[in-house]
Parts: sequence; C-alpha cells; structure tokens
Amino acid sequence: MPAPPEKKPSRIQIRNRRKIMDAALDVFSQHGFRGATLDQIAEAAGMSKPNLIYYFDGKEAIHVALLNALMTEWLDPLREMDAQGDPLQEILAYVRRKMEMSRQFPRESRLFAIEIIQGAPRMLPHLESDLKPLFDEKCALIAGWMEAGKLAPQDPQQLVMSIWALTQHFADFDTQVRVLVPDEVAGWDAANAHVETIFKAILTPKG
Amino acid sequence: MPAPPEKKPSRIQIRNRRKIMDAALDVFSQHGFRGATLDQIAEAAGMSKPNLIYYFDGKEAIHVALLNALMTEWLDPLREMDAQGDPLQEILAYVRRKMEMSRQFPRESRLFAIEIIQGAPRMLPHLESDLKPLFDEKCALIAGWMEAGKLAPQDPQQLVMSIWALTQHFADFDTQVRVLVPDEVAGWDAANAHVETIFKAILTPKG
DNA sequence: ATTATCTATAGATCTATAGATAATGC
DNA sequence: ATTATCTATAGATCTATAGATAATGC
Repeated sequence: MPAPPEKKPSRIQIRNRRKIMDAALDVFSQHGFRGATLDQIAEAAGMSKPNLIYYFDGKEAIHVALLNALMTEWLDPLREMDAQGDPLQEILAYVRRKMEMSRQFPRESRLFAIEIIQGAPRMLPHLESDLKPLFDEKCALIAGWMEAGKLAPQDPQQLVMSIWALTQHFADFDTQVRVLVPDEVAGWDAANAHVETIFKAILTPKG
Repeated sequence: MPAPPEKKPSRIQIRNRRKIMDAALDVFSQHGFRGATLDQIAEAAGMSKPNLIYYFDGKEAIHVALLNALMTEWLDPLREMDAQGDPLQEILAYVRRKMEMSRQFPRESRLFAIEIIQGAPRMLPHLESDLKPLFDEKCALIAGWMEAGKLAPQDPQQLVMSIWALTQHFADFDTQVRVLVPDEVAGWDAANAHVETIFKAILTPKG
C-alpha cells in the first residue's frame, strides 16, 4: 500500500504551513485542543479561517501535525545519550540539554504537558511506539552503567522520570515560577545549578 | 461595605453544590476551563444544565469556586512544616505528604497544573496573595536551618520548587507514567523511594 | 411561601464548506 | 491551468435565560 503520490509542496505551501503550525503552537499550548479555536489560530497566523483549512484538513489535523513534528525532536536529547561516553557526564549533559530545551521551547513543553495531562487522547499511540522503546533502551543502558559501578545504583526508570519532572517544570509552571522568583535570569541560573547538584549528588558512586 | 446578608444554605443546597463541584473537578481537570462544557459537568453531576446555573452564577463561577476551595487545602501540607521540628525530618515529611496528595488527589493536582500552564488567568491573584507569602516564609525557615548547619546549604526556593516538580509529576503525567511503568503499585512505591532518596541526598549536611 | 427542577429556546460561538475571485507559474 | 485567498453561510455546539411545574418546609 504505497502512500498516495503527493506533489512536491510549493514554497508558499511550505511557508504557510509553517506559519500555521507556529500559530497553532501558540494557541494549542495555551488552551489545549478543545479550548483552542480556529479563529485564534487564524488570527495568530495572519490568515483567514478558510485558508487554514485549505492547508490542513481541519482543526484536529493541525493538532496532530504539531504533535507528530514535536514528538521526534522532543526525544532527540535522550537519543543522544551515548553508551560510549562517560556515564555521569552523559546523564548530566542530557539534563543540561533538557533544561536548555525548557528555556528555549517552553511552548513545545507546555503543548506536550497539556496533551499528557488531558490523557494524551491524540498522543498515546506515539508514547507507546516512540517514547516507550527509547525509554526502555536508555534505562537498560543506565542499568548497565550502574551494574558496572559507574553510577550509584537506583531505579533507572525513576531516575529518567525525575529528570523530566525537574527540567520541564520550569517551562510548564513558568507562570508560578515568575510569581515566586521574579528575577527571570537569576531564576534560570539557580535552577540550572540546583538541578545539576541534585543529579550529581544521587548519581556519583559512593567511595 | 458589608457582605450581602445570605441565608444559611439548606441541606439540599450543600449537597448539590458539592455534587457540582465534584463533577466540575472531573471535567475542568481534564479539559481546562475553555475545553470544558456545562453539558459535561451537568452529565457528570447527574443534573440538568439550568439546574447547575441555579446553584452557581455560571461556568466561570463554578471554576472560580473550585480554585478557591482547592487553593487553601492544597497549601496545607506546606503550612504544616514546623519550625520546631527536626529540619531534615520536617522536609522529608513534607515531601511524603505531597506524594500522598498526588496519589490521592490527582484531579486536584491536574486542575492546578492546567490552570498554571495556561497562564493562571483566574488564579494569579491567589498565587500572589496566598502562595507567595507562604513560600517566602518557608524559604526563610529553611534558609535558617541551613545557616544553623542542620541542612546542606543550597537555594531554598529551588529546593521547594524541586519538591513540587517531583511530587506533582506523578499525578499530572500519570498517563505517561502508566505507559512507561505499567505496574501502578510498584511504580508508586519506587517513586516514593526515589524521591525520598533524592532529598535525603541533597539535604543531609556534609560531615 | 420558598426552594428546586424542568422544557424550550435565544443568541453567541465554532468548525467546516461552497463557490467566486485573485495571484502565480508555465 | 493551477494554486491561493476571500466572502458568505450552513449546521452544530455552547452558555445562559425565561417561564412553567414540582417538591419542600413552616
């Protein structure tokens, strides 16, 4: 069953689809799927509503396209964790990459967070097919490192989820963080330092 | 300007308002404010739509009532942190209380999470007026403990936010956790243990 | 008498389509 | 010729209200 033969998209197509996706990221990451409207997306994209639907099959198609595109790149930092590298440095580097992504791409982080909180109605299959195998692979790698005495022994699954919890918190709960720690710049520096301290403390093998 | 004299609510009023709030918690915590509909809430409450509005001024009033009620009890575990207690034990006990709340009240956790992720349009004033002073007070308490050498020195603000990030993750991202760690019971036990390990490791003062 | 509930519906909002018009690429 | 955009609108969904009817508490 070959994919239907599709023409190569024109430059305008590429530009407009990208513009729509960016606008949709704004809107969906703030209101979730149900709370978002095509009007808001059209407004943010600077296009008319029917024009949106000229480029995508509908509201849901835009959302799915967004999630698909993001799933891939969102997992990249984890993929980069290298079995050949120094275990502690590999994990700390992963933590740093995740913190950097939270800082640079808070909308993406929130889009995922809302989708997951709402029960992942459109992303559950991706979690099973993409995230789970990668998660299992990297947990096995980390478990190996622990067995070899390179890292303090602990539950690798909990370790990886802790990394996510801590690094994504600063993007997802940004509104709250800003109330409590008004100085944006100092906040990020302190967060980076604190998160790094945590993982050094629990991962460094004892004596 | 005295508050308008309100009659004492009847038993039916109390029961129905409670039923509506519970139903609204279901619906708002899953879809956010904009994504939720009165139809869904009415259905979940087993009441007719107009009857909902007989008890509350409207959709927004229900949401606000929910957030107000929750804000108070959600902060209780932090209020309990006792300046007279043993510092390390006080913090670990707080962590345990928060984990327990995530396990027992995941809907409440998600309701807050969605509200914050969406920019806290209806809760920002509460964050400023309720959360911030309590946060500052407890951070000062923790800072005092650190100066006294009872805890390893670190940024108290980052410490408290780390506790939130880790403990709430398991409620908010439950859907994802279940994909990655299918055994619910074992997952919670492992999570409890891991989170406790983390905070013991970073808080125990060095020799 | 007062409180609670229901049916019916007004009016706003939302997704999506139809069909005409304008812009672009050979 | 094909691609892109617009106006107008159908049809569904949503919040909220009007006004009638039923249940409850003195």
